[in-house]
This record gives sequence, C-alpha cells and structure tokens, in this order.
Amino acid sequence: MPKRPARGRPVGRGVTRDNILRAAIDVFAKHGYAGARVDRISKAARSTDRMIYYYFNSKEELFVVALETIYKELGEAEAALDLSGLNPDESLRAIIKFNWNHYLAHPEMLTLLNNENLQQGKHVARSKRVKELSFPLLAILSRVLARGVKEKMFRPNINPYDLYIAICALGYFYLSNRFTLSAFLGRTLMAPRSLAHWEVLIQDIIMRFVCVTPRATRASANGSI
Amino acid sequence: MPKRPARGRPVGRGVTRDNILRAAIDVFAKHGYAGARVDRISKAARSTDRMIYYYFNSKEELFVVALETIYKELGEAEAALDLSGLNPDESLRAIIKFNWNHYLAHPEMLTLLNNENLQQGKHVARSKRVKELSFPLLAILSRVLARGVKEKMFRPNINPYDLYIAICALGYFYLSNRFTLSAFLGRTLMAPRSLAHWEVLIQDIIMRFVCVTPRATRASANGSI
Amino acid sequence: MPKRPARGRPVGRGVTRDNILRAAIDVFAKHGYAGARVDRISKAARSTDRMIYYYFNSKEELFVVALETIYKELGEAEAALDLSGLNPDESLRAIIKFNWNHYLAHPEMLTLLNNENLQQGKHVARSKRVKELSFPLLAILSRVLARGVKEKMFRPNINPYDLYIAICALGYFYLSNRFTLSAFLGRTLMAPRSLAHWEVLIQDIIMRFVCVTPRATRASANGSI
Amino acid sequence: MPKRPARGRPVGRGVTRDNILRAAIDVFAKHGYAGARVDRISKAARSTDRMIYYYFNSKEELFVVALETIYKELGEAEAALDLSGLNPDESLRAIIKFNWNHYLAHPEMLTLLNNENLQQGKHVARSKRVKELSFPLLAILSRVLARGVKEKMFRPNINPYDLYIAICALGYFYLSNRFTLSAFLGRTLMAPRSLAHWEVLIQDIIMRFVCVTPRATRASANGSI
DNA sequence: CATGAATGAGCTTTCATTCAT
DNA sequence: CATGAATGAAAGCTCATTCAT
Repeated sequence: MPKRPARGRPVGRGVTRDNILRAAIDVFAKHGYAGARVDRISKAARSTDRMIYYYFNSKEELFVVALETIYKELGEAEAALDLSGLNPDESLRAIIKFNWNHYLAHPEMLTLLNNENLQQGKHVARSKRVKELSFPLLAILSRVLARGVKEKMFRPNINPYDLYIAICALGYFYLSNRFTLSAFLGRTLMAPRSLAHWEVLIQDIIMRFVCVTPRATRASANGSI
Repeated sequence: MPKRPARGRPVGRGVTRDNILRAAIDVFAKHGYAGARVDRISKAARSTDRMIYYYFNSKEELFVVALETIYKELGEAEAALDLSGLNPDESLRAIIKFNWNHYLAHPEMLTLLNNENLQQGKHVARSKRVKELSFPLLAILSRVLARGVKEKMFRPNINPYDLYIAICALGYFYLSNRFTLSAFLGRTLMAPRSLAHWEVLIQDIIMRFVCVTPRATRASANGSI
Repeated sequence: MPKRPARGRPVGRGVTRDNILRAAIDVFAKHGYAGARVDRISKAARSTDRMIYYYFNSKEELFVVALETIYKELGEAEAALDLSGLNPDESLRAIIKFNWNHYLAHPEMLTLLNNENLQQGKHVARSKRVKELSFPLLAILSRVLARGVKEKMFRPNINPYDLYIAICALGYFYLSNRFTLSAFLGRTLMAPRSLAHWEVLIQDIIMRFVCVTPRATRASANGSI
Repeated sequence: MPKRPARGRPVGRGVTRDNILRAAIDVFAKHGYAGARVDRISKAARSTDRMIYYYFNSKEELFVVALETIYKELGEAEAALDLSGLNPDESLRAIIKFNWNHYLAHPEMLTLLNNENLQQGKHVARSKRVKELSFPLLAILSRVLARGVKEKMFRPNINPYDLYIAICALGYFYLSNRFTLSAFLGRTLMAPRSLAHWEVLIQDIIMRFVCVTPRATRASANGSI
C-alpha cells in the first residue's frame, strides 16, 4: 500500500536513522529476526520501509547494527563501573549486581542475544568490536580475584572465564527463560520481591563458590522466593 | 509447493504424523518459530504441507505440540533417573549431571524454549501438562535436600525452586548462549574437554552452595577450561 | 483434520441424505455456489464431507439437486392453490399473493435462483422437470385472463407470459435486492408494515395493468410505505 | 502465480489501478465474490496479484470499491439525463427508459448487486456515498410526479419510493433472472424484439399505474414477446 | 539527501475430492 | 451401507527488496 510519510513529529537529520535503530532493537527483541517484519520496524520508527534500506541496506545489516549497539551499550555501562575503594568481596558483589541490573534494565539484550544464538552466532562471529569488549571486564574480574586470593579471602585457581559465565548464567537464564520457567514451576518470577531475592541468591552462590570461608547472606538464609 | 506425493518410503498409520512432529521439533529448533517455514518442515518429514494441516491444523498448533513433546520427553527421562542407594550429595550430583546431559542430548529443547520465551510463553501458559511435569522433579529435589539436612551434610533452608533454577541456569546458559559467549570471550566452549570441565564446575558451584562444609572437586581445582 | 462422526442425534436411513440436502440449500443460499464450502454444508448437516460425496458425488450435483428441490417445492405449493369459486379479479389477486408469500416463506429460493443466474443458468438449462413446471401455472393464468376478458373485466391481448414475469419481478426484486435497496434508499423494507404495503402495491399495479377500468385499492391510495 | 511482470503494454501512473478495477468489476460480475479468483482478476487486468494488494489491500476492499464504482457510474449517467422541455408523462417514460437502458448497458451492475445482496449488503451498508446517490434521483421523480398531479395527468399520492422500486423491479428482474426465467418459461428473452417489447411493457405497466386515465401504448396492445 | 511507487518470490492455509476398507 | 484417512492443487496474502526520480 502507498505508505504515508509519517508526519508524527518533525524529524531532524539522522534522527530518522536513530529512530529506526531503536525501533529495530525493540522489534527484533520482541519477535526474533525472522518474526521482525521490516514494516513493523518502520511503523514503530514512524518512518517507512524505504528508509530502512536507505540507512541500513538490508534487514540483516540492520540486525548486525542492532546487535553491535547493545554490545556497545554494555561496554559503556561497564566503563562506568567504579570499584575503587572496595575490598575484593565487595567488588565481586558489585560486579554481580551490575550484571544483573544491566539485564533488568536492558531486556532487549537478552532477546537479541537469544536470537543471535538461534542463528548460530553468524553475525557476532564477524564482529571485532564484540571480541574486544570482553577484555576490560575479564581484566577487572582477574584483578579482583587476584586481590582476593592475596588477602586469603578467595580460593586460588578460580578461572575468571568460568566465574564470568557462571555470573551471567545465573542472571540471564532467570530472566530470559522467565516465561517457560514460570509456567513450569507455577511461580511468579518477576515480582519485585522475587527479583530482589534472586539478586541476593546469585551473590550468595557465587561468593560461596569463590570464598575460602563461605559466609551466609541474610536473604539466602530464609529460603523462600 | 508440495507437488510430489512423497513416496520415499512406505508409511504406516500415524508414522507420517510422527515424522512431521520430529521434523517440526528439528526445524523449529533450527530456525525459530517464524523462520521455520511450513514447507521446510514437510520436506524434512518427507511429507507435504497439506499433511501438516491435516494433523495439526496450523503452524501454531504444531509448535504447541512440539513444545509439549520436548517437555514430555524431559519428564520421561527424569522418571528413569534412579537415585536409590545414593547418599544425598551423590544424589544431588546425579541430578545435576542428568540435567546437563539432557540439555546436551537434546539441544532442540534449548532453542525451542528460547523461542517460546521470545513469544512470551503464550503457548506454554495454556498447557496443563507442562505444569504438572515439575512436581515429580521438585519432589525429588526436596527429598534429597531434606535427607542432606538430616545427615548434617546440607545447609537448612535451601529452597528447592531456587536450587532447581540455579542448576538449570548454569547448564542452559552455557549451551544456549555458546555462540555469542564464544565470540565474546574468544574461547571454545564445545570441545569435549570444555564440556567435561563445565559439567564438573556446575556440580562444584552447586555443592558449595548447598553443603555445610564445602568439598572441592578435583576438576574445579585445576582451573582452566 | 480427522472429522468426528457427528453423533449429535442418532440418524436413521436416508435422514443423513436429507439433512445434507437441507443444509446445502441453506448454505448455497447464504454464500453462493463458490462461497458454499463443502465442509460448511457437512457441518450444518451434522455429517461429514465424505457423506456428501457418498450421496451426491460432487458439489455441483448437490447444487443441481438443491435447485430442483426448490423448484419442486414451488410446484407443490402451486398445486395446492385453489381458485375455484373466485371470479377473475379475485383469482388474479390470489395468484399474486401466492407468489409473494411463496418468496417470503422461501427466501432460499431467491438466493438459489440468483446463484443459478450468476452461473448463467447452466444447471437449470439441462433440467426437464423445471420446464414442465411452468405449464400448469401458465395455464391457470391464461384461463383467468380469458375469463376476465370474457367478463369485460380484463383488457384483451394481455400476454400471460408478460403478466407472469411482471408479477414475479415486482415481488422478487423487492425481496432479493432488499439489502442494496435499503442502503440506497435509506428505508426499511422488511418491517411487517412495509411488507404488507408492498403486497398490496403489487396487486394494485398488476390490476391496473390488466383491468379495463382500474379500481384503486385502499393501500395504494394512502401512499407511504 | 504471478511470474511475469506484465509488460503487455506500457502503463502510466494509475492506469494499472484502473485496469485492475475494471477487471475486478468484470470478474466479480461473472463469477461472484467467492468465485472471482484474485489471479483471474490480475490476469484480466494484465497485471499481477501483488498489484491488487498494493492498490486495494484485500479482495474484499477491492469488491467494495468495485461496488462503489458502479453506483457512482449510475449516478453520473443519471446526472446526464435531461428532462427539460418534456411534459410529465414524457419525463416519466424517459426515466423508465433510462433505467432499462442502463441495466442493458451495464449488466455487471446486476450481477454485482446480486452478489452484494447474497452477502446481505455488508459492504454497501458502510458506504455513505451510496446513500447520497439516491437523493437526486428521488428528487427528480418527486418533481415529475408533482407536475403530473398538478396537470391532472397523474393520480395523487403515488409514493416516489414505491414508484422507483417498481420501475427497477420490472427491468432488473427480467434481465437478472433471464437464465432461469428462460428455462422455466421456455422462451427467448434476449432477442432484440423481446427486449424492445419488454421496454415498452414496463412503460405501459408504470404509466397505467400512475396515470389517471390510462392510455395504451401501441406495442403493449399486440401482445406477444 | 530523501522517498513514493512498484514488485518477484514465497508464505500459510483452504478447497473439493479420492483412497481404502 | 457407511466412513476415517489422506491429498493435489490452488487460493489469498505477505515478505524483503528494487526502481526511479
């Protein structure tokens, strides 16, 4: 059908491009790559299909840019993480919390990544930027671990990669699979109390794994979600 | 589209239906709901588009049945899990291993569930069967926990739901997100050694979380993936 | 989809066939030939698609039988028309009324005939029964006209065919086209008062056409529908 | 379905749309709504299925536009009807003739309207344009009637709505039902002589209904079709 | 720099019908 | 006499994309 030019609000230069990118992240996250129809994206962006091709050439390239964008945002958020003045266990807890809260604040990240994994990571494999993003975080983690070991707080020989994956896994899975999990277990997972409970639990699990002498956290001691 | 009657091999009654279901699980897993074209499924099943509608009425209903099937298979595999003669910590390890190995043996489960979560669980929400499947598993877990507490092996007040989610998370995420994770961390995750390492690591993390006096496993002590 | 055997009410021999025929008349009338889906007919008949083919061989043959059935019913109704003891103008009025009331009582006749005309009468052209049906009616009409002329009531040289078509036209069109007519004119046509008004009007128009000295009927004198 | 780009003749802007609309009116008229296949329309328009959806969104919307078009054309033809300088009875005869000739020249109108009535007028009910079209026509008719009454030519209290329906009925039914009528009565209805005869007959019937002193027309006096 | 118009290819689904007992 | 199972062939519609200015 002849598209009408989306006169919702006047747009300046490049705003359209950004609108489209935002809309794309949204729609890709909600419907998956194949399920995200180009015209749904253009409508959500208050633009037209044509503009998507004008700025991004193809649906696939748009998806790659969307993916890189959320990775970039993860990187920027990490850059803001300040651990100075914290001792090792406080630092580790801060990292865990940061990770969890980033997922909570950016649910589109989870779905976009799930999509990329569904497609066997064919886009991310080519992206250099993505690979470089892990270095700072892994470096931070390694440093914290080393300090903890030196202070006899942490067990030696904890692999930072393992640690990172475990931290991610505990947060990511809970949120990403909340729908099936919720149906399967018959439980609410997204109530504020449930979320708070799980945030503490992740910390508890990780700290017990890392620390020499495990110390219980309040929350983990009283059990119920 | 479907032009030839698919005379590949002679089919008995109901075999076609099952072929389609198998193919559907496969194709849905590989391409996602929207990406799974009906005719790809029918071709994979050595049948025709028409037969899919004959047996399942719509692509969506086929997806629901596929989903229920993988849940049912999880349930059946669990039912075969024999913990008799094992003490609490051995039992818990067996459960963790079972879970991990089920994911490894049924990668389609991960992608199907990811898809369902992408669709906000709209199919699973309606399925009663799915809800009932969690009871036996949770019951087993609760019993093991109780025995462990009685024998002073496990900490009291460990919530079986939390425990179950944590066990799943650590296995599921590693496998489901292996592509982005691999690109991001620049590491191989699917080599036999890596898998074996992670299997032990999950156990280690969980046992440390559950046990009163954590006991290191050999594997977790020598670090690298 | 595997059809279930329609166990609504127990059916005796031949009842199924008749159910199907009734349903077919209904569905053909409501949706037209092409729009009448075989499975809608079978559902309406509380039977299955297969039974339609069992009894009628094809959708087309079923349509022919449906058509013949409504013609047969018209014939039977006409056979019951008793004009004995009435003088010519009373007779003619009775014929007009009969015609109108038959349309009212059998709306499916109108839609079925419209369908057949849409298809350029290809079924009816082959049917002998249909042709024979007009003879008695035309004969009656001719006799009434002749008597009227003899009694100086009716004008000579009125052609019975013309007369018959005119009578039909005035009733048929009003009912058959009531939807577009109603929208176009912005008037209700199916209210009891409107129907009664039109019934009188047809008589009035025809009598004025046929009679030597036209006599007004009450209804036609006070105008409004 | 549509494989070749339809390069039959070079098309300017909007020509395609109009081609489709013309073809649609034709095909809907010939096969009915359900029987009119989208690809038959596109072929008849020397275009593609896709273009139908591009311009009209759906088969149903196309049908609505087709319907509105034939109504609009009726309106335009009426607007061209010049009654100036005619006295009331001549005017009325002119209107009757116009109506009859419009049906003859636009047989698609009859079938399209029959289709719409088969569908219970669901499209026409929503169209405002259609409703407004009847006003000028009814106005003309009312004026003619009033003049006729003033000149003591016409009977008072003739309802213009009734009159209009009667005029339409006598022409519409004859043409629309010609196939079944022809088979039923065993007569030719479409021969030039038959058509001419009927044209006069409609006038005769209506004039006798309307006029104070009926005056026979030559044609109606010598009977046979 | 931006966009209205157009479209090839393929998608899910439905239709009337036949096979086989 | 009756019917459950199966199906070839299209039907209506949508998708990402390119043409042309």
